[in-house]
Amino acid sequence: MNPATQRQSKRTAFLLSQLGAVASSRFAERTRGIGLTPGDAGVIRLLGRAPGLSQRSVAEKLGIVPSRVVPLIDSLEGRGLVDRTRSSTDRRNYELHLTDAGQQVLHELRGIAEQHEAELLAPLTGDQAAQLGVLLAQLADAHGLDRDLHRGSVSQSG
Amino acid sequence: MNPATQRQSKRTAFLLSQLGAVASSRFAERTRGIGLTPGDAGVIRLLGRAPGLSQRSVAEKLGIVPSRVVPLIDSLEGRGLVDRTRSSTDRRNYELHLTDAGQQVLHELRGIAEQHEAELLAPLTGDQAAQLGVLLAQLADAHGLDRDLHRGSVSQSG
DNA sequence: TCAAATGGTTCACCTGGAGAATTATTCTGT
DNA sequence: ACAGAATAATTCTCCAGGTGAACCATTTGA
Repeated sequence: MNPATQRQSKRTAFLLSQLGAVASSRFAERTRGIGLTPGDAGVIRLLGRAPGLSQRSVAEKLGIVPSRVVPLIDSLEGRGLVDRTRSSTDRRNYELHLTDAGQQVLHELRGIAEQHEAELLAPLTGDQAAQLGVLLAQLADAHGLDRDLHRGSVSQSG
Repeated sequence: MNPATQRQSKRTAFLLSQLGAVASSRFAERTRGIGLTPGDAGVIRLLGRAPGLSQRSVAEKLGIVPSRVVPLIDSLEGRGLVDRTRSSTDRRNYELHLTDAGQQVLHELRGIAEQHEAELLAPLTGDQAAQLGVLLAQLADAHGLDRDLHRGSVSQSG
């Protein structure tokens, strides 16, 4: 390994940190454009895929603490995006659903995610982007990430 | 582009966000082991490469606000890692240097960064890691990152 | 020499996040 | 059937990291 290669390899982990932060903050910027924090976006995407979850489950799937979920849902409910109804079979917990407005926002969110992806990967050729996708998926898998949304994804954009 | 490929490509940006966060938090864990916050580590690495900087310059290079630098240096100085001396030519600003103890910590930090890199990239073959390095460097470059330590690097581990 | 600019500091403030304690409800073992 | 354990949601207090405005000391420049 020549010096240049070695130096570069020493920085790959930092590049990953920095690019990850850039990706997160740019995504946050976009969601802010439609009035959502990254946390809001995470909840909406989750409820889109798994309607009827309880707040407890949301906390678990998003890797946050239940007490954090309360104000998050409060705010979403207040804006008419999420519906909180007591479960009829277990009156301790809620069943959370997107309202029609929430579905609409989810739709916008999908568009935003696509633009985000396109902008971020624009500097790469199609082949390179595909390569990168494979490598990152491999890393994510090996490091136990990515089945479901999980730990940290709220503050990381999704 | 078949559906599977498309789906994957839609998630590359999120993978990047998530892996970046994992990388940052694992690095933070390691530095915590030697009593440093990520911010501390960023300052020490910076002063190792550019001794004599003023607090203003540190703020600028690290992409943080000057008022944040004050308690950061306070703490480092309090632990005897950084030396704060008034410039003799301009008594408004300080010249910041690592003490001997600070140099020692910088050395430990380098070891930590190597372990971090190794752990993070362990799931990849040497070729793959090299590929990844190239792709990330290309992205970082295109997105205006990485000349010097800059914006966000403090809170991101480097 | 006086006004503007610059470096550092303090302060009040905001956000995201954690954890303990509390209330309401449901489940379980005897 | 019912006391006690477990569970869902909530409230509260607390912390870390980060921002911007105001302020003081010093230097620069018209």
